[in-house]
Amino acid sequence: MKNSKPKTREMEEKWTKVWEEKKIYQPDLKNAKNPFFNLMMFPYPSAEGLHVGNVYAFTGADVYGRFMRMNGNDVFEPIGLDGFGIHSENYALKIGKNPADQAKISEKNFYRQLKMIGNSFDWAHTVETYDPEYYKWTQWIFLKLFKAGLAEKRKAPVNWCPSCKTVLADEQVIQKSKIKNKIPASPAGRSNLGDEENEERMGVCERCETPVEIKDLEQWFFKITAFADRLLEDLKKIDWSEKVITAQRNWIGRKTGTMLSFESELGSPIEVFTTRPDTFHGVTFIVISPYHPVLSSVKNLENDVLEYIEKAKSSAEKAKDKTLKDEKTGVFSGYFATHPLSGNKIPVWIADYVLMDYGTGAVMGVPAHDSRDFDFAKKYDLPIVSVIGGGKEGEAYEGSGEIINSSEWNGWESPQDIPKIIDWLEKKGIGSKKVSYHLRDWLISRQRYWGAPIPMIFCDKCARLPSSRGEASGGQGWQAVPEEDLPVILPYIKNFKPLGIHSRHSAELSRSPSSGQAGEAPLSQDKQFIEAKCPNCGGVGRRETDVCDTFLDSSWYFLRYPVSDFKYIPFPSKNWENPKSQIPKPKTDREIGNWKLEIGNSAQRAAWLPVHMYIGGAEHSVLHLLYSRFIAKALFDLGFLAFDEPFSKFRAHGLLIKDGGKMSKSRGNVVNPDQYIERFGTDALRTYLMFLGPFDQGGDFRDAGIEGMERFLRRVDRLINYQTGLGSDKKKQIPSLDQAMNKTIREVTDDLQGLRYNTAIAHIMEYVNELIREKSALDEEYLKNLIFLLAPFAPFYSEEWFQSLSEDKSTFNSVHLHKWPEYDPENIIEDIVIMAIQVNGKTRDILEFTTAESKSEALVKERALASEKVKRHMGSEPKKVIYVEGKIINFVV
RNA sequence: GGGCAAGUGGCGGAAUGGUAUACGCGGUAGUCUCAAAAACUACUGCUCGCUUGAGCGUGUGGGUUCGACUCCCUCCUUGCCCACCA
Repeated sequence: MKNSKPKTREMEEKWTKVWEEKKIYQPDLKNAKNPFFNLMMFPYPSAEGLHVGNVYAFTGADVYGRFMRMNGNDVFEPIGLDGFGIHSENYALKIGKNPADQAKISEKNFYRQLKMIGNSFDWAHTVETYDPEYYKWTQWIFLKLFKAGLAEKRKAPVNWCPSCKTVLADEQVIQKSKIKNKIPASPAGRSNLGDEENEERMGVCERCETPVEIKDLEQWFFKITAFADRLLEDLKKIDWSEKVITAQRNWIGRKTGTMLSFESELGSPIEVFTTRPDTFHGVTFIVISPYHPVLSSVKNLENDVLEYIEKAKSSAEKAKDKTLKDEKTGVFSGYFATHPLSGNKIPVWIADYVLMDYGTGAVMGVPAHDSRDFDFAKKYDLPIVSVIGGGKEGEAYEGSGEIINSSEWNGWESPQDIPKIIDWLEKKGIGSKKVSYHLRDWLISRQRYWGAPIPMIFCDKCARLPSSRGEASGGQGWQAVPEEDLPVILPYIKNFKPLGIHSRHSAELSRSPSSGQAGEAPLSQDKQFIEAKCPNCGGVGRRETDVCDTFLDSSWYFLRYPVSDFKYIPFPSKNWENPKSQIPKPKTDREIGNWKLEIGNSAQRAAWLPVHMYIGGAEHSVLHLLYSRFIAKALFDLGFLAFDEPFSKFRAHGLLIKDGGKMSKSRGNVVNPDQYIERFGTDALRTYLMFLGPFDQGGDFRDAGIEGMERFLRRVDRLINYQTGLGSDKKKQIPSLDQAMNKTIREVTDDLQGLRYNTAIAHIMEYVNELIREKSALDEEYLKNLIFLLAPFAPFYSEEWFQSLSEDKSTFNSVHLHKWPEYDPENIIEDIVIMAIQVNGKTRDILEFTTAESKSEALVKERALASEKVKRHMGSEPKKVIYVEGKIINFVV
């Protein structure tokens, strides 16, 4: 047999070219009748090229898109690159190239690979987040949010990565377990106690795994918390994978609790938030965070207290200090608070297990009913008062029970009576109901180079003007760049390395609204960039040098796809070294307004949004998907979008692993799709990826498996070639194949709707086996429908086969624009029914009946009881007979 | 510690109250061939048995049911996400 591999690639290239010429994957965005926006998460272009995990995700999304297209939809399936951001920048740093130069190389390589994977991408509508024509709108969104009061710069304790030299959003800090002195687990697994004791957790940077530090820095925030309730509530109106909905709900973390106030010697009352007001009488101490604001106003703290606060504020130090581990540490402040109910003096402690950015930064210590407070009380010998009955000695009891030791509340039940207790507290004016969230504001500024510059100008003169919004500092110092000046071009600079933290006092460029520490972005070295006229007073201003978080880039890219043909700088002519000379400024406000007009108000364009189907990884459950929802809601409120949920339907795919383990560079088991495409062909790779497991659960990539798939496609190829060689006069219909065909169409159609690709392929294989079993010439319909069912998975082969069966070779009609096959329900009904004969629920025989026979219980019973195999197990007459038509008959003896 | 998945042959996995192991991989034997590859055919959960056949079998232990991989409860294990969230 001839070597068919190069031929496969040849065929793939041939059809790629034809499809491109005939524009079969380019819907008419203005006049489409049934718009269907089939979106997949665009990749960040890493230098290594496309990962087979990307191919897995994209193929799964494309199969759905192709299925929808064949079902009469005008499917729009765009792709682009999420090229801005730390990931690309770090790689550029590593190899000593400017990220802008590297971006051009990666872009070329990625688009080359993305063109090979057989997806029905519309190549006329790509976006790249680092394209000035793209980030112009990223900046525009920033401005719109700023003007709406949804963006502000403020000082806050933030996560600082000393290696990447930038701040990180909370979501970008991952908790890493570090096992030290690891004791190998015994086969029985009894030594897990030992492992736990040696475990240490710390927050590390998601990119470089360096332990993060907490710093007080000036940063830009988006007020996503203002949308917390809507982000939670609107989860009800979208059709998303349940686990992603759950993840978002947990991340928003809405909790109803009680706010309680304790008078204290520290100068001001201490407010605490609790979900357990029923344990109020059990409070024996108060703990506040080292960051608690009350501490800055207290003058005479002892030295050891000040020392503790200092130490606790450096979490990097904690990570280094092995003795600290998970054990709670704290220090007595030297001051007391008063319990509002008993009037008792209770000590105020300072401890780093209390988080400043959740609740109020202070908690009431109830050691009897909270394990953390219990640990703390044990260590520092604080009193423990039990107020809920039912607990055990020696541990905190967090369960339900009768309330005790609580004067008027004695005899009430926890947790049922908590609402009653809240009422009681509210009436007495001691506490109030309060909703608290886990979600925090989105930190969007980064002290890095490779991102969209934040389009703001600081003006010293205007800073002295009173602010209408009443900000604490800065007055009207921050002025928005006028929209007609967008984009604020990211200049090409030689030294783009992160600079880290500097002290404003020593820097010559010091014009910051406040003194003290600040992260310094690489752009601060470019004096030309910084110089700017104040948009408000026309005086000397200074540009913001921080850039946007890359999650802002990706929070709106799907809005850009349908209008990316509005670019006025064609992609190949991009000139990074001197971009300003290439980009004409928009002439009027109307030109900028186009975007708004086209996305928000044009009926034609609006039809493409919100996105009909979005497929991507579950790892973006909280980051990207939550931010995108927030941006959509903000733009909706501002009147720019006609919808406030960006993705009507979202499905998460599973994780692709290799030989039982996660693919990673360190394991050296990352699969490069290029080699597999070269060796087996795109169709074999695609079909295998879709076959190796349930798409929503992922699966295990094995080389042996893809060989089997290549074999399958060759079997089909031989079948079709053999049949076309037979001539048309001998073709015939076979009743059993009619049935198989109709049944297969039904099963595959159902499976594709539910993204059950692995079983869809299994059904196609069964059908193929039946066709091959039949040696005679087959009716063309059997083959054509087989090709249609395979088309979403194996687009190249399918086109080849379909064209070879086509009578009219003069005009090209792509199989991918052909109507999806329909099945005849009448032709699915089997004329032979196989029934299991059971005795006491155990199958003892299997009998065949005609469909008519199987409907008669008496007849089935008679034949079943006549069976020798059944008789052997039936001591006596059956006490009971269960008959399920067409399935089983069960005799109970 | 919390949340969410999941645990089925030698392997990837089917089956969501009614024939457990579809489909594929791997394996064994055979056909073809000088030979190999490819292709094709048959067999392939375990144990006992010459066979007819019998028993066992979906992580563990219980429950519901005529009947449970499937539903309920207990425990164990693995993966993913989150985590000193008061």
